[in-house]
Amino acid sequence: MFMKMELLPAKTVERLSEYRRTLINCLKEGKEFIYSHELARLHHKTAVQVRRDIMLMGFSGIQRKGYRVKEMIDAIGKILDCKNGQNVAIVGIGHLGTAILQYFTGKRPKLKMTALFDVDKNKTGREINGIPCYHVDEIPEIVEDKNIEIGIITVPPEYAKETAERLISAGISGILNLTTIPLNVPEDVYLEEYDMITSLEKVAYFSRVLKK
Amino acid sequence: MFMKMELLPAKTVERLSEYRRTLINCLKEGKEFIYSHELARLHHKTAVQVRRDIMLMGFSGIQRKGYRVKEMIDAIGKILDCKNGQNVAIVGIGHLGTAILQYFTGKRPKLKMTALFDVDKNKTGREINGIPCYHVDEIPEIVEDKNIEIGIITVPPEYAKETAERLISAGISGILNLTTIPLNVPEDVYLEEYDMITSLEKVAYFSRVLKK
DNA sequence: ATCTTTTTGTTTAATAATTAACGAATTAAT
DNA sequence: ATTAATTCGTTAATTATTAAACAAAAAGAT
Repeated sequence: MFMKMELLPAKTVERLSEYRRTLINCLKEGKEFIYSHELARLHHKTAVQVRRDIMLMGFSGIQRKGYRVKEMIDAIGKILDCKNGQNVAIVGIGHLGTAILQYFTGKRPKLKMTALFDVDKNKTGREINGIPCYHVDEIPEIVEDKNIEIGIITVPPEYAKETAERLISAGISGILNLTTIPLNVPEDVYLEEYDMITSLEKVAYFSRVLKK
Repeated sequence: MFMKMELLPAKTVERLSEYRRTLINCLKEGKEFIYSHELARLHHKTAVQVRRDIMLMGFSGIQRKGYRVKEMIDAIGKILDCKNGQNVAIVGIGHLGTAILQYFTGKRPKLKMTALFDVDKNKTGREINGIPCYHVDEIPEIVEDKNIEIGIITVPPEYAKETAERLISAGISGILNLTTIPLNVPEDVYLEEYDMITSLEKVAYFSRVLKK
């Protein structure tokens, strides 16, 4: 048996994730089929792009009827989700870390929030939102023992670098860096960075410059 | 006198914002000059791209010496910052809103955090981190009176749509939407959306698929 | 002084991403 | 039945973004 498993473009992966969330909402509302142009409209995209993304992941719709919502959710799951799940940890349980934690609970069963890390004695040694919180010094053991693959860094900027180093030497394979400090990681670690200040400055720039 | 003021590519604007943050750190460390390849390295970019971005904003370095850090910070400021500043509001002072608020204080003088909005009576009617917090029902008056141009939406997803509508009808010109719900805005409002779950799913996908 | 090295600034080429174009299929209407 | 209208799937064209290439300038070495 032959399994096609090419690498999808990063942009397509992002959009599939976004589509899925919308599709889950559609399903809740009892919608059985959805057209490419409907999905496009909901995401400020073109219908062609939606169809192309769907094509790239190897899924098919029905001419004149659109895509079966339930099946498409499963198809996206086949792409984005790891069969046996992937374990996730958050380092830095301040407001941002807590926001993600809350955001997260119960949403993505294949991404298992497995451990939290902080330095604050009031947070460590207990569960927060049902997830055990450890001291950052325990990163090596816990990451290895619990087979944590993905780390989210939400520590204060001055600790970003050493946090990344700890996660990396503990054997993490992906990092989402939400601090303002760009990180360096070895080739075999996938790094995604996002900075809200940059987004905000972009909004400031374009909202100012684009208006006539 | 002739002022060149073309629209920069979105990607360049993002990078300029990122460069500036790094440059500010360099300045603090007493660094007077920086080479394009140094800046590139710090941001996982190529030196060519850095030079190109700098060129696009009309700034120049010194051959063999690099770019004068202080001047470049100012040059980026001329592009990204509005001379008289732009007023910003956050709607939804939960963990995410609070994280942004903290993140923000004292960092960008040209983006003035002017008002916060929430529905919780414990938060409204007082200052949080030195910024007055109002009930969301007051959005129309406050946005207009205080000339707020940019709104950050960090409310629970089910309120995202109506929050956006309120901000828009109050005359906002840019929105940063950090909820999971994609929004629709009229043409004259600039919209930027970011979803952490999508970032995380991207990390999950690529960290899994790229490893050999 | 001349040569070598380094680094900027800019043009040209390559790559990636998006959009357009259009055939094939399906449904509904006449 | 035939026709008209949609909508998918895919290839081709376009546009945007990134990288390569290289001349010019400056500094340092010989």
